[in-house]
Amino acid sequence: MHKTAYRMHTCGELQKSDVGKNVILCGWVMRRRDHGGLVFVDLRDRYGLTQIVLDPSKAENIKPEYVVCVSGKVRVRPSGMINAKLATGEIEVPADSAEILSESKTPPFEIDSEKEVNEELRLEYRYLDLRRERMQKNIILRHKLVKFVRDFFDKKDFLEIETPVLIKGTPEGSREYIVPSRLYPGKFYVLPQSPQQLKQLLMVAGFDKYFQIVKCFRDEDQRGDRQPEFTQIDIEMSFVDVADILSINEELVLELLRKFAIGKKITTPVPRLTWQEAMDKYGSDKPDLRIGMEIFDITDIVAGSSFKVFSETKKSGGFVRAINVVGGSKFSRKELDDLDAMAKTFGAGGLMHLIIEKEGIKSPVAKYLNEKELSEITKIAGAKNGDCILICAGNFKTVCEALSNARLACAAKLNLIDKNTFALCWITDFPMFEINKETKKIDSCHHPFTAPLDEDADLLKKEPIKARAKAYDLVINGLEIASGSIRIHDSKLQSTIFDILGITHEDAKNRFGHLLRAFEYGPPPHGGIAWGIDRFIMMICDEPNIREVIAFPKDQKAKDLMTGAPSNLPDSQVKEMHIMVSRFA
RNA sequence: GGGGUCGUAGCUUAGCCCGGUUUAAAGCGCCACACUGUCACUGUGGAGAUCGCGGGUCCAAAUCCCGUCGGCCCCGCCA
Repeated sequence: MHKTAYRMHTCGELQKSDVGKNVILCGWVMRRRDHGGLVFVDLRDRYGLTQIVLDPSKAENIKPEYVVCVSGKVRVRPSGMINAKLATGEIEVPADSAEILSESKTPPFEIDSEKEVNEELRLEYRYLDLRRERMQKNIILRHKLVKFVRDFFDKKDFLEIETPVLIKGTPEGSREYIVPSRLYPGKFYVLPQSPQQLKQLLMVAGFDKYFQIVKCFRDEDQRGDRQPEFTQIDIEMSFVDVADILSINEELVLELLRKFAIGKKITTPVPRLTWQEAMDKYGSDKPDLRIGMEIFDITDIVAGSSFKVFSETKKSGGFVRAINVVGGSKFSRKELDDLDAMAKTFGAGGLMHLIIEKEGIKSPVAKYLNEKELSEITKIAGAKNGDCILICAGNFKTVCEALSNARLACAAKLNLIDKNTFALCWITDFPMFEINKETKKIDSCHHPFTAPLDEDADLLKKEPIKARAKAYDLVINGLEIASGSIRIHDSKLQSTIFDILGITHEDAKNRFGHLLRAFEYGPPPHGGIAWGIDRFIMMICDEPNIREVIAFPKDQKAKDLMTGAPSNLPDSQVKEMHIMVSRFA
């Protein structure tokens, strides 16, 4: 006989208006409250909880996490028994029948608990972890958010186009996951770090507005906000310049935040800082604008100081910069030492402090600075009693890194970060190039197809290192959320860039031949951007890492604790791929 | 590749500094019994841990030392 195990309602929907209906509910047993003469069971599915009332004879074997199908007639709870905490708290279902569809072992951790569980265990039993409220909420929000993004672009005439996952390796930037070819001995596909070149080819093809919710892969070490596979909202548009890309993405991010980050403050309008401004003011290209505490420059003020550390800095082309920590005078000696030590890890000589007190300025370096210098510094700092000025001297990069991190550390110590605010900004005009620390050669900051600012075209020949790019990042609360650029569509300009990067004609042909050839056939001006959607969702869910918003994430060593990947394969299978594996005992 | 941190019943932790009243403790969960209105039900009873693993010091090690494995965080790396 066919069982009537088909549910008619979810566990989250029954209301007072459903009283009297015969219903069938299916779900997992969340809790069992056994009173001897009657038994309450909270039945759970992803929609919610419904209280089932059972005669003891029907509840005998029903235990937590069993899958049960219950039929009965919805009734109002007796007066005084309404549970206001439950969406279905006004009603209950007395069970005419309760069929166990599936039994369950006692789970390794409690599903019904907010309490933190060892993450290793959670990942090993991810399917159970995903039953818990926290993960259900995050995964459901993720779906809704991605759906919203698709609808947003669909309304604006964008096409979502799938690009291949097995592609040609073009060694550049991050390490690629490689896939050996069975049909072509010794050859490999790689998994995309991003569909960068493919989406540019889609522009050549005339699909002038493209987006894709797409998996990307990077074989690099993990972080709390980095997984080996992650998802991007990939966007590319033709006949656009920087402003067009920023404006449509700004519209999207604001709509998303308003819809999904309910009750949070959003700082609008969204400021646009050039890279230079961001570095000067915050020492970082991803500043957290929930914090003030801007950096100021005192290089010239102390250029003539008797304090050599300061005066020599100017001579050697460096900078002396500082932040004013409001209320920083309460820092202990140890806290100041820690800040100093941290600055040293970024290559700074140290972090000097001036503590502003009623009686005057207390500082180990005060005696080296004359009154005029001190008063000018406190004036430019806007420092008052109880503040602490932190000063760093060194080259541009060192000073920026040291002060940027000091700024964040001080804000955290003094609890200055408003958790209920989303502070957005665009960072634009990134440098085109940087000097590679190891090879000392010129590298692209973004990628070699990034267009320079129109006004910097001349610099490419004279001083390429000073050229700025049509590249931009969307930053929220100090996290890089999206990054993109306008691309080069002019082959002469592209050759110039390759020359600067030391990429020979031959090299370029080998690696990017497909793109360069395509660009011989009428490439439109185009540009785009890619969002790290995991990070964005993590921020909206107020989670500390992206694993909390990914159904089946890898651990920090890129292992899948649930399935055991990566794993050995049978020798025969490996052999077929024409690769040799060294297996040292 | 480097630095930090954590590892004690099924889970979450205490104990570790300062070795010995520890038969390794508690809450949750689990098992059994009782209970007709609970909703984190309650009450009574019970089972459950060679303290990540290996070695060392000591009369004595969860506790001190060395090594090792694993998780997490950070640096490097991530065009």
